[in-house]
Amino acid sequence: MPLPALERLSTYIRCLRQLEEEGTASVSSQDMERHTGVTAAQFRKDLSYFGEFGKRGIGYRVTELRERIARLLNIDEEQQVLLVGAGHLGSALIAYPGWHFYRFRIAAVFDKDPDKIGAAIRNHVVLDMERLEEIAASVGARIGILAVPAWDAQGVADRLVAAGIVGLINFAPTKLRLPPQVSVREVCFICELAILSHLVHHQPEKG
Amino acid sequence: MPLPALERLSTYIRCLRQLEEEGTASVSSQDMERHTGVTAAQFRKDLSYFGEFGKRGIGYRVTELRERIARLLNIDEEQQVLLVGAGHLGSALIAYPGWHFYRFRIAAVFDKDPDKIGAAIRNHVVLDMERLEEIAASVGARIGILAVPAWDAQGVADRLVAAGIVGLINFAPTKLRLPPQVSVREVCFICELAILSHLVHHQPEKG
DNA sequence: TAGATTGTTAATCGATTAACAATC
DNA sequence: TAGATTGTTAATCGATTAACAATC
Repeated sequence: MPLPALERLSTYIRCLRQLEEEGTASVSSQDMERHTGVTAAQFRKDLSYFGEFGKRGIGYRVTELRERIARLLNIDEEQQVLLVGAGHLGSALIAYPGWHFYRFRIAAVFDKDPDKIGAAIRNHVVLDMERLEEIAASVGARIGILAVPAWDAQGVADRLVAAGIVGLINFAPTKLRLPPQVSVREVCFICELAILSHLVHHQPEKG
Repeated sequence: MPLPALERLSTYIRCLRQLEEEGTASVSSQDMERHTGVTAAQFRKDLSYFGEFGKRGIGYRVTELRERIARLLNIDEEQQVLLVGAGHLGSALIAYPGWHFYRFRIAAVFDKDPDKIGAAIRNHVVLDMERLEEIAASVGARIGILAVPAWDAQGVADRLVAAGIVGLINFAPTKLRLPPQVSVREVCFICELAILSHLVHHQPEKG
């Protein structure tokens, strides 16, 4: 299964959720193309890597498809996530409204700054980094989020992996060196801005 | 030029900056492979879409390469950016430490919430959305950042485009419908988490 | 049945990798 | 000159698109 196909599943699920809210019961791949911008053929091909989801001549049941894609992504049951870093980014992540829909739950928030430890951010009390291993073990989290400065990222990542984390979202602008069985997804906002900068600068009209 | 090649330029520039700080004057494509994980052949091929950057038998001058890539990305001169949305995410973006290195500058921050308008976030005073067109025109910004809720995103995007914005970073979980000459880059943190969830769930060991 | 739409196969397209001539 | 390393060409690989048989 191609990684781009997996990456598009999130797009589909977001769209299906919206259709559900609007009360739409059924969609065709053509409809999905209109809603997501992904071509009908691409949509059907993407799904085909995972099984059969529709009925020929009819289309797809919105709710069923949403549920089955959720199961594929393993977001059909609540999943514990560790968040390291309680700075501005960490705080914004805690306030993010989408956790619930995707069935993720912040199991614990860590920081090493004594000024932050013990403070409450929304419904989370910031814990001392020292307790990372202990808490990771007790909640059995497999996914962690790195919202720490670049110079701290590798050290924290190593500790998370040692504590049983096998998937990491890395917001720090640094390349992590981790065992190959650990999956890492980089989120680099400023990189996106730089790419955009090139694209708008080299646009046909207006130079 | 393939889009993936462009996307990797940010990785290279980040690496080159680090090498510069360490005082390294020269790198080979092999060195870059070690530092970034992108293969030497890929690195050379990526650069080849834009010109010649090194010396055969020698390698690349770190500073020169960094500067030339910065010019390719159009981040060699200060660039004004409009930020719409002064919530948690907007605040975290304002606090982001990487703006300066990439020569981006937040020209103005907007929100429509009367409780936020007039408040200071770091060195920015939040402006009324009503003034968006006026300010956009006066600073001549071409890039905007959408840090507003999904239900507001399309409307704000339309206004930004009407005000001369041709590149958008969209943090809202919604597909924007915009004229084709407008470049949009989606940043979807929770999508990354969902992808990661699938990857760790379907890993060889531990299931 | 006729019309619609899927799932899948084959064709196309594009990106990556490998190899090597150019050259420092 | 010999060794190193680029820039580029050709070969491979993988993803997307198009077409269509299956089937609701």
